[in-house]
Amino acid sequence: MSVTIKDVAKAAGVSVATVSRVLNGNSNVSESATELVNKTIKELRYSPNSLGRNLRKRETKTIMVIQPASVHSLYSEIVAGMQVGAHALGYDVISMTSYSAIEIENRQMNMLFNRTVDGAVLLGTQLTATEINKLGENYNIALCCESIEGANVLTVTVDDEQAAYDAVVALIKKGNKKIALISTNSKAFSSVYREKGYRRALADHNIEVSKDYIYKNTYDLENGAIAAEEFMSLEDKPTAIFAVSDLLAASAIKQATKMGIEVGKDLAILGFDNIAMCEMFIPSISTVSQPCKEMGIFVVEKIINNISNVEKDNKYYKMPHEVILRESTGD
Amino acid sequence: MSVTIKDVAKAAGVSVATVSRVLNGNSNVSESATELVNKTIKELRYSPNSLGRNLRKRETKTIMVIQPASVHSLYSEIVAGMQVGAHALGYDVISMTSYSAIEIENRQMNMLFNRTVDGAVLLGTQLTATEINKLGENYNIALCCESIEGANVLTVTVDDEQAAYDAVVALIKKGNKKIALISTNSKAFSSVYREKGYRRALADHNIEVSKDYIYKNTYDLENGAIAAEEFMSLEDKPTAIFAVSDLLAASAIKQATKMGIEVGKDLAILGFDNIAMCEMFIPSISTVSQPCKEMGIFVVEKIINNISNVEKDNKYYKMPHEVILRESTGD
DNA sequence: GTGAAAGCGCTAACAC
DNA sequence: GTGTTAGCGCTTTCAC
Repeated sequence: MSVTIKDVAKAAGVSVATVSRVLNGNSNVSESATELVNKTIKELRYSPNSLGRNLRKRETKTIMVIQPASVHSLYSEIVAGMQVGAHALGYDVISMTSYSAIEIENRQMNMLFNRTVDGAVLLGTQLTATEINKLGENYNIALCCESIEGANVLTVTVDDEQAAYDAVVALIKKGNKKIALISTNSKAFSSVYREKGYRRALADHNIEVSKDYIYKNTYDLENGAIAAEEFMSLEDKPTAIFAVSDLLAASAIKQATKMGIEVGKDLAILGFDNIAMCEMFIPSISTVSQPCKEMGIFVVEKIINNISNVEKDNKYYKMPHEVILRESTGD
Repeated sequence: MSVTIKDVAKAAGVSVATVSRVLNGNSNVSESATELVNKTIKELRYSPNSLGRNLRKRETKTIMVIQPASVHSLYSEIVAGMQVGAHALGYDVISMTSYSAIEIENRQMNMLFNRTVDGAVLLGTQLTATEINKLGENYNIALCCESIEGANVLTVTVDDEQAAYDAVVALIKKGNKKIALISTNSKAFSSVYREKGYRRALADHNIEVSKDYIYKNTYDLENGAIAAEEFMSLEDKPTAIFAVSDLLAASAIKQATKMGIEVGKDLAILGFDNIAMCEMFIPSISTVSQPCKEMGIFVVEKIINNISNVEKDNKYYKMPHEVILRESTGD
């Protein structure tokens, strides 16, 4: 049913080796043979079976990326960057969503183990540092966006602590002294570091951290609203809120608006990630942007390098962030 | 370097056939042998090479899905549904984004031709009906979300015409008679059908279609704002706007708000797709929802059926839609 | 119940 | 410049 290299060879009256050679733009094949083979390939609508080829070459030229979520996230931009970087180097990118479920992630990681792909980039993972490190010994993996403490594999993120610091300083510079934080209890280090940055910014400006001004729960949307409600019900209301994600910020904005508070005037809210929605939202959301596309290109170039080289680059790279001020902080 | 079935066989003192048999939970293998092999597999941390297996079995148990976009879309929900349906049937789903670029889509379709995947689900494609039909002869493909006129392959969408009709009728029932339309010039049939539904709804209620009330351009965000600006600058302003996508609706809402118009009160706006942002937006956006998850599950079950059966089901299935009224229509 | 061996489609020595 | 052939890792028929 499916046409193979043998069929092409027979039809063209040459050996499979010759067909393979023209297929791979290889070495010396006479012009006439090349032409003939190409013509036959077209006629027979032949497409080389990549299973055979990959099996033989022991490589697939494919990188897998596992994202924990696919809605309202910055991941798609990173994947877009990865695709650009990968294509430029002759690689393909296939992406999958784990929904932060360990059993799904394991199933997907299996594509790495069974040699369906040459490498995996994890944009957030349920795996522990120990597991990651063990995998790193045998496979090419990289972390992007979300680091793991103790993981000794190629990692690319922004400097979350510094980025949060810069964001909070921006709020302080606008005259805010009462700045609340919406964070998470997640083990994800990005949120841990963002909280650290928040605390350092306050400390550096001699502002005491108030327990009332810190709300921590999950990344779930509603927590932004709950936090905003709590903050704005306080006797001593904050004048600004820093949320460790844009989604939490949006939810907080929505709740504050519902309570009759004019966000951007009575209350400044600043998020993190610069997801696509930020610009569109009413009011548009101030935030910290990560260079997603660049991160994607960078991590894929690095991992492809690791795939082809014996010595692995397991460094931790930090990419530059940017604080973007929009309507939600009155800009 | 990589451990193979041979290594396992040797270590366990059995033949590769036996290892293969326990691997596949196959036929008759003695309990003792099974145990021994499993133990060895664990010890050697063996993972079967899927290239070898797939080559031999001539199947990959993998479905590819190509989405035109990955940001702010309903596609991720469909892919999520596909994954659920696929996993239940022992298949994996890999997804890729074409960014509506034909050369990227072609590159991605190549994974179908070179047998990296067993089938492809296209959520919007740049291919023509002729091309689709030709492909359909040799490969398992399905269209989901976006139909193509004249395409004779498995297709799953909502009834766009009827859905738009229902949406516009909902606006009419709320007392609106001056209803504008934001649509696109795209060849995508969903938007063509949605416009048809709009026209039929007006006609059925003896409302004349006004040329001034129709704005058509691309799906690009800014067109929602441009349309809203034009509409609301008219002498005879519409009281409602139906947009063929939520993104256009959101952009229109943003512009109207900027013009001092209270959306939901002075002006009703209704979108299409029920993307995740709708609920979060201020005001929350009324829309037409597609049963994304169900569509994903359904299409993947159908295409897997096509893969395993000789006779292909190339029918066009229409899934039920739902009009969801929220704040942007004053609900 | 188990093993030997052919072969999936391809590439890359090796020989000429 | 071209062909022959081994073999990538696996499954499966066919013997036994």
